[in-house]
Amino acid sequence: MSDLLERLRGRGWRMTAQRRVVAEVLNGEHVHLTADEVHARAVAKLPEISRATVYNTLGELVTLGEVLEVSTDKRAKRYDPNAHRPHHHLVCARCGAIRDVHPTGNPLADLPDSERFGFTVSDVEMTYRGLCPNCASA
Amino acid sequence: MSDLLERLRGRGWRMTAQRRVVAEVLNGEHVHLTADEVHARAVAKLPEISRATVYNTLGELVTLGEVLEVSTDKRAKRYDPNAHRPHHHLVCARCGAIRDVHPTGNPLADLPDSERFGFTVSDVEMTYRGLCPNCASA
DNA sequence: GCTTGACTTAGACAAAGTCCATTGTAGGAT
DNA sequence: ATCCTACAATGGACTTTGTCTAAGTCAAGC
Ligand SMILES: [Mn+2]
Ligand SMILES: [Mn+2]
Ligand SMILES: [Zn+2]
Ligand SMILES: [Zn+2]
Repeated sequence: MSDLLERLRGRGWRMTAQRRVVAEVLNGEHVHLTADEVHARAVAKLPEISRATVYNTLGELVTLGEVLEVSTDKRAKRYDPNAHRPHHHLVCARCGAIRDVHPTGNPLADLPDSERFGFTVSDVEMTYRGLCPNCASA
Repeated sequence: MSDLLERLRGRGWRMTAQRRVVAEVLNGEHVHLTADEVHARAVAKLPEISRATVYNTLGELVTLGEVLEVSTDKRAKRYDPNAHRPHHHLVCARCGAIRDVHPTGNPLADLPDSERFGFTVSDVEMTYRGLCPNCASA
């Protein structure tokens, strides 16, 4: 996504082949890859790219707010390039498929003061779970 | 919690010292311990208990539905004995403190059909984030 | 084209969790 | 009370996920 690359250059990033490849891999809708998956796909395009660089680049992208870290399952973190439109996730309990969803309503308003324990609440993250069409029919 | 031990015995569990200790450790309100924390506290009561046994027992308790697995941070899973009253979590972004919360409203109803992608949606998990009173004042 | 500091690399290290062969024991049978 | 045995516990090897570092490389400004 040259959009992203443009923004990164604007932030003073050196444009290396490795960073370009990671940005390319993280492109599309409903993309939620683990670091290892990103690495595997990056290696397909640039065989000598190292695991450390993938982790570094992902970490930098997260710090810059260009990519989100998502932990829908309890295994590896997943990296989500859809950072500019707030959304939640719908996860298949069997196969792990993940879709971006946009529920209506304001869940922050649904947490009464008596349930806030004096916290300053700023954000809520929702994970819907169920079965995808494939897994439901099997 | 002899309640829990009673139920486990009813399910045909052998009552070993190790299982008793793990059940004891997982007792109280707003308890969300990692496996290692459970192990550390178990060792204090029964020095020879092994890590593998703690993991095994926690896994069995989760399978039986007596304990919930929670992943509020992106590190280790946490084990939650409050499995019999549905609830969500409020997490301090700085210190990691976790409270059980009970939002009003029905988040499942807030996911329109057009946002379900053909999934059979059965459950939703909400994680509120913010700062606890301590961390907010610091 | 140099230069230089930012970037990449391989591999060591660490944390969280799983697996397995062996040893131990809870609890029913005698 | 003792025996038996299927179930449970153990320690350690192994895997997965992620971090760190020292040494080498190269993007980009001059
Ligand atoms: Mn997403
Ligand atoms: Mn809880
Ligand atoms: Zn599925
Ligand atoms: Zn705090």
